[in-house]
Amino acid sequence: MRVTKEKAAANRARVVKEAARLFRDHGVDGVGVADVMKQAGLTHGGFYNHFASKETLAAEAIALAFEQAIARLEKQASEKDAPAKALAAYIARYLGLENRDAPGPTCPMAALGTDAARQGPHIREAFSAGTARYLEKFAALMPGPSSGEAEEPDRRAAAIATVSMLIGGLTLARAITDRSLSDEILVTVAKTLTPMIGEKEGNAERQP
Amino acid sequence: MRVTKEKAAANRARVVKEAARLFRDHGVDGVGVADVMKQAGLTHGGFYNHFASKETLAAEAIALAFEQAIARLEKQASEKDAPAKALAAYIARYLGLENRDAPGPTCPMAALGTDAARQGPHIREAFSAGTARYLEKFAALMPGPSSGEAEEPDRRAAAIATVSMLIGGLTLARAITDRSLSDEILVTVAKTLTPMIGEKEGNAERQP
DNA sequence: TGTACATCAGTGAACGCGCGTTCACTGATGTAC
DNA sequence: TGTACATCAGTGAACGCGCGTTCACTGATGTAC
Repeated sequence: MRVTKEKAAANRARVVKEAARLFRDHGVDGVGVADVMKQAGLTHGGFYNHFASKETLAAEAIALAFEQAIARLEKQASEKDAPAKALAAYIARYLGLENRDAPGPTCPMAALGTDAARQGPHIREAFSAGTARYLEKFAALMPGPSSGEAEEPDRRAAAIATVSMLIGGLTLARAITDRSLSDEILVTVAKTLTPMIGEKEGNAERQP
Repeated sequence: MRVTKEKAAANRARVVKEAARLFRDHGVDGVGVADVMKQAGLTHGGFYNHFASKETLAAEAIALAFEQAIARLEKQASEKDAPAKALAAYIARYLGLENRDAPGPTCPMAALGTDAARQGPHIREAFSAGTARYLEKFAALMPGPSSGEAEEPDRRAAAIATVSMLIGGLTLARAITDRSLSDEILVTVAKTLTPMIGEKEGNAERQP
């Protein structure tokens, strides 16, 4: 059953895409090669025509997941006029119930964070590179001090802090069975983050 | 080879303790029943004399890990005079290199966060209950507004935000292979958190 | 352009290994008298 | 207190299953003429 070159390439791409979703949903170790192939409408035997190993697939899938996440950031930035609004919309979605309850299409850092640290080198490299790119993009959207052009390092620090809180909050909210505590975490993190990404003047408007 | 009741109980406790460490180091799925038993100086065959399944052991181990984490919080609180100093010391250690490089004895939320969401009900319950207790303890150490006695909900919100950022930052720092980025994340999160846990007045001293 | 043959994407069975769990057995402990 | 026996923590082999990987095979595609 040989298949058109284009068809084969499309099949391969579909495998990576399904893997990116499945791995985020169930973890890399929670999904078998056969599962991925089946989800892509193929049988598992042909897997090694396309990939050297499960790990190299996972590395590609993770890279794709980061691309998707970065694309989502960019999309928000292009839709809203002010960067602060773009980030606020992004964060609201990031910490939304839909996102919490279906990790598949969401942030790879929150979905695979603690696994990634224990996987093989290819996976870790993909995760690292993706995280670095994501943080850069996030920092670029971060509003600097009112002056407009603004200090680079401040934006970067704020991006790292914000992203860390997002990841930690979403991870906790997903792990917890107590629904009301889970909701509380999402809401609280969102509320804490809003002033942090506002067009910040020299002050932080804490008082009434 | 029957063994003294006390000896048997001690063996069991040792198994849970080693499991708590190993699971945090390598993930629940990354450690076998035989590994745990071996680490406790036993052979795997006797495992089911003590536990109904691997999952029930994992649930106990996670509960123990949370107890340890909460005990660490309390220890810091009792050593330092001011709660702000206690938290600062705790956070510095939490985000320290030693903590990053050896997850075994550290925070179960950062070590098992994304796994926990995919495990069985016993594990998830243990994780949930532990998180709830940890957050409460953390909130109790959180300095309220200057007035002294202070609003409960504010402390709790601050605790949730702080813990989220700690978990997210440590998770990222561990997953990343680029050492300098990893270090940067730890330092940046620590630096961002310091003012948040300071004895906060109505303002946030952002300006020089 | 048409034909003959080599290529190779995809199939499904099979292999080998690891791991959770079970089981028959051992022999020291705990208990009944 | 001493003795006989039942209990049961611990041992190591074995089972069964899942999963990553391999392999012989198929038949449509791509290519050489």
